[in-house]
Amino acid sequence: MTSESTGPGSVRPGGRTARVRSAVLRAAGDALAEHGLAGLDLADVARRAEVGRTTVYRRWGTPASLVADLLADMAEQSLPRTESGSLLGDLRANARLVRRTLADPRQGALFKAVLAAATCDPQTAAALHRFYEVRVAEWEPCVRQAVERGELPAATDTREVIRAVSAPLYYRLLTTGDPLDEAAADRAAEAAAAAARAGAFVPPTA
Amino acid sequence: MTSESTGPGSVRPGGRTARVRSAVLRAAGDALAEHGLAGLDLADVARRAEVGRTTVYRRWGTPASLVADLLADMAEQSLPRTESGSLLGDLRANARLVRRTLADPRQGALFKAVLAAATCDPQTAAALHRFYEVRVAEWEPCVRQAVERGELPAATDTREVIRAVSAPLYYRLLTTGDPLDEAAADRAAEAAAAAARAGAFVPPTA
DNA sequence: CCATTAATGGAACAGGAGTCCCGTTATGAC
DNA sequence: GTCATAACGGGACTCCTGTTCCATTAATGG
Repeated sequence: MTSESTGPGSVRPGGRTARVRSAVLRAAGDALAEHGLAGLDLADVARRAEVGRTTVYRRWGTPASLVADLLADMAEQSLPRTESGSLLGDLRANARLVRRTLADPRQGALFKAVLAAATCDPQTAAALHRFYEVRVAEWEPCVRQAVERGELPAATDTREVIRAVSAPLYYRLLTTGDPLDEAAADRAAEAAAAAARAGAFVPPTA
Repeated sequence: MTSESTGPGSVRPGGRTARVRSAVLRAAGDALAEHGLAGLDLADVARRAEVGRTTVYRRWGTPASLVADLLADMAEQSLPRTESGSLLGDLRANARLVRRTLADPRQGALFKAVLAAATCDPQTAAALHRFYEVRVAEWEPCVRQAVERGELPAATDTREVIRAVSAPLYYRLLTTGDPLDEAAADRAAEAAAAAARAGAFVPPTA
């Protein structure tokens, strides 16, 4: 154990290896969206990806590890952020983007499955946390601008405002059967903006 | 198929059968809290409950079905609701109760596992929805009273206000590694109250 | 282009999850 | 108390998940 053991795919990451990873991640996403986490069978993923079972077991080993890699891949694909000039406009754009994603049959199911996977394994949870840190950091500037414009209290926890927009949408996705319509997204944005203006996201003086 | 097939436990639900169900549900809760959904092995549950494997497979069949039954059981155990006289006070009490539950190592892990299970199976999801319907209905009156007192707009969607309190806590539980402290609970209550006062939960005139 | 060897994929193997069969236990009706 | 049978529990069996071994393929360095 003089040198850390480098897993398969790290020494020759080009060509075939990259192709295999791509195919497997795509297949894993499909499988998760279709059958959920419980139905995530590595043998099935290998079949879908037209890759040897052995390869999948060797490189990822467990469903949790595969999902963690999938999350790392998802974190890299960032969506463009629009700017509307007003806090409510920006938050609404964010809320609608999140809603569209969660309401989409494939993406919504995928996110549910990924959240489920994160509850089962610490490493997957860490990957999920990174994913949302990236997403929140992308949108946080629009709240910061609102603070600079004087729309919000100076000490506002800007990241928490962004999270407050997503929270009701995710909560609805998981705990009710109600559809995620655009009205829900707009309500989430309005509620977050109103709460922020009222100073609900100003930490109690440290 | 003249009469609907009644599953085991429905004809003689007393004595031993009830004891078995109780022991199995307790064991399932323990297993879920310890290993999460992925580690929920019916054979292991049977061992913990000191019950025959066959019995567990026959009566519940799948992990999802077992979790659904566990949820039905959890929905029956209701927690007492306190009344403080003000909207913010009531919402804060609710937020702190939810926080305590989710921050508790066993209960928190159990809720995460149950949410994960609901993403895998429609029946489990339905049981989860019922569970939260019951919980929301229990607390909704305190918002209704605030409306009657004139603290909130008349057309406020009272149930949505209660959900707005829980949402950020669940969102944090799942998507960040941050601890669920009391400050987070109070902030959730304040944000929901502020948003409600601002009319964010008044449906756009139908 | 050639050589080295990382990475893949098929096949055989092992272990465990889930099912079936049937004898045993104890519930509920009388 | 007694009876009929619902429900339980042990053990054998099957199938499938995950592992190991080794031959084949193709990425990288020269």
